[in-house]
Amino acid sequence: MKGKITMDQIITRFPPSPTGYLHVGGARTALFNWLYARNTGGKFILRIEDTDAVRSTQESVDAIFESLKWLEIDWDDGPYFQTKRYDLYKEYIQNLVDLGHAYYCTCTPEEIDAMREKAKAEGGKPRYDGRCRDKNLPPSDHAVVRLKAPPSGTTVIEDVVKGTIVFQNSELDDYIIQRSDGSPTYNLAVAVDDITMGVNVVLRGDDHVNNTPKQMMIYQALGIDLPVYGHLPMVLGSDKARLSKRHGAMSVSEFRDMGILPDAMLNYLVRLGWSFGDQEFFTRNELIEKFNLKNIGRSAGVFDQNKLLALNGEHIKASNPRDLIKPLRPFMNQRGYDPQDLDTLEKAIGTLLPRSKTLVEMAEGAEFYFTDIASYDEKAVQKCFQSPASDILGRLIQALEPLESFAEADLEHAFKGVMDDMGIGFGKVANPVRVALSGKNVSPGMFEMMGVLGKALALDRLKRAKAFIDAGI
RNA sequence: GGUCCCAUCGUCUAGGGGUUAGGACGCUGGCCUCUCACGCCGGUAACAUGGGUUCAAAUCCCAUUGGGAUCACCA
Repeated sequence: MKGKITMDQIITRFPPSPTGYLHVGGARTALFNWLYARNTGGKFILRIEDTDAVRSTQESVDAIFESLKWLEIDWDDGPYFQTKRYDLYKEYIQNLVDLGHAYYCTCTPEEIDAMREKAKAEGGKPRYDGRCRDKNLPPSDHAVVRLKAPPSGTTVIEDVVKGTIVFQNSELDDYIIQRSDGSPTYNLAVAVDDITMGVNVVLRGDDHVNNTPKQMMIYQALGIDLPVYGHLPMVLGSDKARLSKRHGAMSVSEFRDMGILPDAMLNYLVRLGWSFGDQEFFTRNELIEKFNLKNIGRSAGVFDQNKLLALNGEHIKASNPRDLIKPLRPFMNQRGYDPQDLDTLEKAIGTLLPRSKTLVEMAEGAEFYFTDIASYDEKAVQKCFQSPASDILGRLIQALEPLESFAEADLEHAFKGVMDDMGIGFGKVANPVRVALSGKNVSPGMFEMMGVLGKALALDRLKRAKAFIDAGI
């Protein structure tokens, strides 16, 4: 433990178990805890729950760190690893035994199974019957340690999101806190960690509701104040079933690879289960400022990728082009180009801001600015390189050639001249030019594009297009 | 099955005794327009059901139904 715990400081934590990548549900849990800590000026702890030796992997640990870093969810303390804290757990377990709140149990798994079968057959609940509870057994090789659960009464969670939840203690049995190999079980480790780390607000998925009374019993046995609990509703797939692979993308890294902005991801995730009136769009700072526990919803939500994409488009639109250069870079590289002229790149991004829902789309849309046009889109050729196109391009080249500036007003003047000479509208001129410059019939605005390309490149492409058309005739 | 949780448009949600039940995504009609977008204006679509309480219920209570979670020497 570092530092002293001040009771008025909120301390939250995110405790993933490293048995896979970070999925969106986990990311949302992390986000809520992080936001609450940031909102209150509290502390956010990262703890890796790696006590499952079989399923925990270093790759998963790395993947979780990487995803959190990408989301820019930073932690003030940790990462702690439970496997490095076994001495501490042992100490607490011993203490519970000494206090008479836990005991050694030598029942074999077979005996336990028989117990459960018998209980079931009699219509009762499959649970441990407490036969070692009062035997006062000493530690031995294959003994486990069980917590003495109160046999009657109730355990009540005052849940900040769900309200009061009451459990009958008669439903709970003396659960194992130390395995026969001496390792601590999940509920023990969590309680000890939360206690020793000073965690006073626990926000977690509501799949943990049934664990909560078990952990509360440890606090109560030790006479320690309970943290505030809040159980977040689950994130579901489109069929309202728990999110899984068949629902498509669900890991945070997949969304990164789709060209989602971290801030958009956060914005989407937080709105899935939290609201602030009618507001849909939030910057990261707004989220920190406005987040609260009060507005967390109680019902599970379906993950809607469409809405994420729409929100991502809004975040892109609201971005400063300069800030997009870095995140966009890998997507451009993936397409095989790597612009070095940052001013031009910034301008190019500016033209694509309102027409990109993802960075993938943006990298695709920006490609023609920085790479030669290998071939013209076939449909665009058929539609826009017909009859007067060559003539139009020829006249425009002549009008453009003497220009010193490619400012919008000058370009407009040049276009106007061609339109007047030929007695045609802007559209007639613009369409062949668009294909000549971008290779496609979908592009940013004419003058925007020419401004980014610059005179030399633009003229070169117009000439090449004219030659292409003339050769085809 | 036991226990626990949940229930407003297809989806995310606002509203929480008296509202034309609001917004967003999606879908859709139109406007703008050099293409595609963006933007703007409009449309579509919801209080799960049944009982109470009340002058009045989407809102409070109960039940039903439906969905989800969990019942390990996993976390």
